[in-house]
Amino acid sequence: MSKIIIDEEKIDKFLERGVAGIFPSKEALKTKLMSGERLTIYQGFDPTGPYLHVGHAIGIRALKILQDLGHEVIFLVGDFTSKIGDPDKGSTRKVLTDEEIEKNMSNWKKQATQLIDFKGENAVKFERNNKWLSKLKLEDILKLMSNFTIQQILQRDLFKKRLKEDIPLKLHEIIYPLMQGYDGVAMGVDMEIGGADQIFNMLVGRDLSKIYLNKEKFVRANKMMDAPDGITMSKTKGNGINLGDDASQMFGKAMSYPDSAILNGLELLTDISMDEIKNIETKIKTGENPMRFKKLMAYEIVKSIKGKKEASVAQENWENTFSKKETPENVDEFIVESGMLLMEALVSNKIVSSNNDFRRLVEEGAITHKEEDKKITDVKEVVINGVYKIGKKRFCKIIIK
RNA sequence: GCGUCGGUACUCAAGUGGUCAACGAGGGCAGACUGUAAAUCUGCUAGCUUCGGCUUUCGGAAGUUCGAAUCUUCCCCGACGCACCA
Repeated sequence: MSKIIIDEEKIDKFLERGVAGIFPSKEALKTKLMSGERLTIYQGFDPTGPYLHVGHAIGIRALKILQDLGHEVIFLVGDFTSKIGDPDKGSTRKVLTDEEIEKNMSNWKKQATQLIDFKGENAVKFERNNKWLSKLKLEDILKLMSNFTIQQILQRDLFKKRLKEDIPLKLHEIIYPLMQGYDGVAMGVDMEIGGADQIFNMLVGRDLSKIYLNKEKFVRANKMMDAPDGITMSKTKGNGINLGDDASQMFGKAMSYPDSAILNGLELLTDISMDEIKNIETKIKTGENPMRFKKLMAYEIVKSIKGKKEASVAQENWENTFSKKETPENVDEFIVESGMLLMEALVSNKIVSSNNDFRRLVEEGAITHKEEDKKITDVKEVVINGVYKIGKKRFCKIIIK
């Protein structure tokens, strides 16, 4: 049993920074955290994809604070719930197969290890909710369901929206919040952490904890990593930072965030002090070039995940590539037969998707040979040794066999 | 089971016998401009091409037709409504 540390500064940080809401109240939770009692806290993550991303990192960072304070922290993988899928705005989610879930999960622990400790004296526990949810009988489920009315469940904005817009809403989707809430009951937790989009689900869990365990479950909702103007980072945008990315990729993706995400990113994903962030806000408002601060954000994000050294390298790399337009390090290398057409070489190595794609790029003047500083204009060009640049971001090094 | 409406490229979504590789929007890619971006403007976005064209696509299969994404038949899938549940 590890010792509980009562560090008011850290506790305040946990209660203030990146917080979208605390239930039942910030004050109540503070009293609890100051009491010296060892609490059990968890956040659930549905393995719907192979990577954890920075959105997850926000929660994990919060968990880390609690781990450092000596509390019992559980990293819960929603392997069962992901089979149902947290309802989405547009439609019922695709059901994942067991294989997909296993595959997605396989790297999560490793990725999360970058931010949180699964080893040591006060190790974070890695759990999966399949352990208890798969054992529920219909009887149990009915009992669970009987605690809520349809009216209550339909309070969820998402459900309202789906109904209003006549988008099918299946029965199993509306019990998702109950299952999530049951996780807290099964683990007997004192607190749940989750994204602001999870508030409804987490509050349902609060009710369940009261009903089943007669226990107050605290809820801390994290701010989401969206830019204030609504431009989000996401998989579809291609600029979502995955915890599985290497440092350079992370840096690049962070730099492609809109300016409006800088302050949010600094608050949620770095350890830059809030005073400093306020400062930066003023500076940007008074017309200072935001790029400097975006670089700071990118650096700090990478640092918090990969460490100082890798962050510096990533920054240098990025500056060389984009500011000075040099060739980055670690360019992918491809060995090709001599006499091969450049087109064949690039297509067969899947650097460009088809011959037509290649033709288009040549017409657009998007391909250059770096060493010779020559723009490729002939579709039938034969490959030569060296680095080719395709567009702004793609590089490949060709080595003739 | 009956009925109605649907299934179109990465996504959304037009098209309802030829002018359709298929409008438009989003996304993506590229170029210009910048502070990497974002915003903006421009072009591209099925495959193959000797750049003349050729080939394959509109849930699936078969058919009608000189010609089909568009019509017919059967099948598969979805939504909605109704009925049934002895």
